[in-house]
Amino acid sequence: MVPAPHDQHGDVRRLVLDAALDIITSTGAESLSMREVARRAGVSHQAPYHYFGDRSGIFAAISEEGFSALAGAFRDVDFSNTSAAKAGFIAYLNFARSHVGHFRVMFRQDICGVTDNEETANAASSAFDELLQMVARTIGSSVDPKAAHTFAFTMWSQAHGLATLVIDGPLPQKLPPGVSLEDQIDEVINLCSHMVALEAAEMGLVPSHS
Amino acid sequence: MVPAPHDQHGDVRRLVLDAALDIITSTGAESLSMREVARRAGVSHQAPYHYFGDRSGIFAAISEEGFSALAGAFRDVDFSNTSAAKAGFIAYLNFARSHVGHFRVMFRQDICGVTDNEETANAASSAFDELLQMVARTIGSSVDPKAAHTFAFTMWSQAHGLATLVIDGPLPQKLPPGVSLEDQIDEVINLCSHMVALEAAEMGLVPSHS
DNA sequence: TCGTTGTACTTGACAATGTCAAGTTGTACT
DNA sequence: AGTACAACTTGACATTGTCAAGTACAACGA
Repeated sequence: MVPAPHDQHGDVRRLVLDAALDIITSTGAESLSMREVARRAGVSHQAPYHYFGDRSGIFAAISEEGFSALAGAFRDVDFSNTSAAKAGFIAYLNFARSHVGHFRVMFRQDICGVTDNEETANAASSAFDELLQMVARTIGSSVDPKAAHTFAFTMWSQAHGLATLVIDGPLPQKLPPGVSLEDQIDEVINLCSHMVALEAAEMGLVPSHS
Repeated sequence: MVPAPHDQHGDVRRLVLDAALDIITSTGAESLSMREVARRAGVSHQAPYHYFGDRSGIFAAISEEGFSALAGAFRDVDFSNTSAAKAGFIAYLNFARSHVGHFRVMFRQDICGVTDNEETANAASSAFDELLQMVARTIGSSVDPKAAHTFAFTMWSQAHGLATLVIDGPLPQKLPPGVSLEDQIDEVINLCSHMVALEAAEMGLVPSHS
């Protein structure tokens, strides 16, 4: 007997995506199996294929969702109590830690190239645009685009490296005695922000706050 | 010492490892299959199991090799023509780009936790020790260990983020018009090094060069 | 009212994969 | 000669990704 197509919840696509994110968050992208996803979502092993085409389709959808959420996180950054740079670093790390499933997939071109899927590419682009705007807030918009790009890549590298090392890397195991992970993260972010501020000051730019 | 079995090449372990690295470098860790590895190495589909126990055993071995090579790369850094910080950044990026297969595996605790395998953990520790020594060269050894750790994590984040974004991330697709990837990388490394130098100077420390 | 079209799934089948179990072959040491 | 062990091999099995072909229902035009 085939169950009603428009079931009580209805949104199978969402169920599948959430099941996939659950698996990726807890055991990594490597161990995501289409059939396990389907099982958790309570549908047949082929239902996910209907929505996502194949395995990489699921990753592409997650990646798109991730970049959209990241763009949103950048947009919602509150600059009132701290420097733009520090607020940005905190936002990036918060995003990564609260979206581990997405984060693990977004930067893995082996399982879903950003270029493969047009919607994913667009989401990634708008996230990058928000990044550039945030950089403009830090070093001003009068700098030439090349320098702005270099600054953006640099700050992105700092934030991305920290997030990666915290989530999947050995950083939490290498803490100095008596220092908690949260404190260590705070200190790294402070140091990064301070460096950025020093650099901006040397360039003769006025940072947006202290 | 160990005489070749009925195989003229002899070192099957090495063959298997190289085949695995080939696959990971070209198509990513996701797509590594034990049977494909065995096929490329010209052995039965069970031979790799004899040496590595299971799939994650191969990843653990690659990770160990990677961390050892990274420690070696740190040790061999030539500080004579540039600041310690810049030399370190360049070494890290060179390592990542010339050991893509290793690099893709080393920081993926979902496929091989650093803590799982003792030898891998040791290799990772000695790489981290070399990092700390390099930091000492940049900011001096008189700073207290907590601050040194923070500095190390910060520089590691910068280098690691850049390497990740270059190898697997969307950075190469987001270059400003008229700028090559190599130039962009150079500029980011210069900016990072300069920031570190500024910070060290502000802390009242003398950087080891210019 | 009937047939068509489309969506949202389903069941079934197949080759490939990870891994356990059980050989087989050569070498080393007693 | 006999035992032990390393270095593989062949065989088998459940699970996986994915293709192919159904099934059920809803919306639409004639």
